[in-house]
Amino acid sequence: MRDNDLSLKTAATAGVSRYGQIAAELQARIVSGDWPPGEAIPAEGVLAKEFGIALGTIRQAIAVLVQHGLLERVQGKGTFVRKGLTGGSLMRFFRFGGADAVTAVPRSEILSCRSVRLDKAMAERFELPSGARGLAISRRRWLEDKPRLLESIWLPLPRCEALQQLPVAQWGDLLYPLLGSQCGITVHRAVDEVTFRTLAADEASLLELPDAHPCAVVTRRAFDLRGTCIEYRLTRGDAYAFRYTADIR
Amino acid sequence: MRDNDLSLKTAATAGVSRYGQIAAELQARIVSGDWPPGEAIPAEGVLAKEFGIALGTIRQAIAVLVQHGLLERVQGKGTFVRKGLTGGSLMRFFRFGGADAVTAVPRSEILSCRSVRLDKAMAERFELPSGARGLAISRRRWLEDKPRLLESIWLPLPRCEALQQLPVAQWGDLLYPLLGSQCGITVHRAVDEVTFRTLAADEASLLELPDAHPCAVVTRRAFDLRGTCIEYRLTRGDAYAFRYTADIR
DNA sequence: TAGTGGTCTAGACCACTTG
DNA sequence: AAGTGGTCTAGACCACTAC
Repeated sequence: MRDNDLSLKTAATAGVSRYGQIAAELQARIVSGDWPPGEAIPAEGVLAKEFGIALGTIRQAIAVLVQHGLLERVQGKGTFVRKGLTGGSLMRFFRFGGADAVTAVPRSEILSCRSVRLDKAMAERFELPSGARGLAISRRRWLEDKPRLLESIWLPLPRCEALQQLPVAQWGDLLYPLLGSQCGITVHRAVDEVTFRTLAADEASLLELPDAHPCAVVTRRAFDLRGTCIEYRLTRGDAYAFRYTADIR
Repeated sequence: MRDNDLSLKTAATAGVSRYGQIAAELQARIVSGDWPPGEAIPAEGVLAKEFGIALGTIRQAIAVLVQHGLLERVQGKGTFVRKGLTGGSLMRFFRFGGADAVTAVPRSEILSCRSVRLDKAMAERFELPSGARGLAISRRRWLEDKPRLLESIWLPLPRCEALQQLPVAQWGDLLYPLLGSQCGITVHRAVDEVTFRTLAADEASLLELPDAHPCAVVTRRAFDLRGTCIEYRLTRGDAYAFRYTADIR
């Protein structure tokens, strides 16, 4: 009942079901920032009353967003908007040194950071008009005093302007928290693609590896809460340190 | 009500909740073969009556097993026990030739198949006593008249005896359907681990690649419905044909 | 038309967390 | 003790699939 105004093409689970519509409405509030990451959303009973539906239905709507990784439920405490990815998750692909190295955050050394004109494919990825500008960042990452990874990062430029103002010395080692604090962007999902090739001469010297050494290449596209691509990243590392586990079904 | 005898340590979601217990009971029936793969299980209403619970509760129990990949629901038709993996899923890691090659099943050439004494680690994997025997299979897989993959496969031996009787000419190209029809084993889950190294001389010649060519190694452990490991497989292929996509959150 | 799963209601009580 | 999510009930009606 109650003709709640649910005008949404948020591309959530919006079937025609009531809980699907409400899930989309909740998602809209999260994306808009009404309910910021880390905060609790109103209790089930409150929401049920607001939407004029039964408890079971609002629970179903919430379950959808939990499934999508947007919400997190904690018994006795409440339902919380999930914080974005920390970015350290890239280390899942590599095993350098000892077991402690798995959780360690590699030190970041910014090699360069400049505004560039994006090529056609990159602009399309970022849903920007052809010829738009972006931020091109080159970064080297260290673990235990050894250079381990080489990263080329592209960011869409109107959105990430704030980064240009901030001295690279204040960037810290992780990009995603920076995107959150400086640009108000929450990285909610990332798609990684792994391939294999050999290192070019300049890459090899930066990683202190022999020329033409085999390397694993991880191509990452990261997305914000709305599902818009907000990062394109190319990471290169020693192929012999690569190790990845996939669970099928 | 109804002290249904739910004696189960099936390690399902068995919390103490009613639906958790029932989920475990349903799982037991699937594992035991009461409800074979591909078949429909009784309707919600029937099960609800049998267990003496409400419809919503049996639905919750079924949802658990759907989540675990054991059941599949189809509106208007029923709830079905999922068939096992087809095995072709290994090709997800490689892209040989054209786009059609993604779905194609590579031809299998059995290089050798013999009974061996399993080493300690392998016996433990299969939950067999130390010194137990197993089947060691060496296989080469072809795509479009080119050798593409090299596989070393170990199977636990009392369980897979039937394979020894069957002439390799009748094996066909896929192992998992064979395990199903010959040994009554359903492969329900697999864990793959990827690393990189270079090819040994004998491997390189079998794959018609230069000696010491870079290769991707996929180590697979496959599990049956009970969660017991029933295959250990080592697959080697050209590293330059490797490509894998991971979706984070 | 009959049977299936999908959605939804309006309650109840329990388990956990916090002040 | 108050507030939260977790479990469970006993119904209702709808949408899809078969025959």
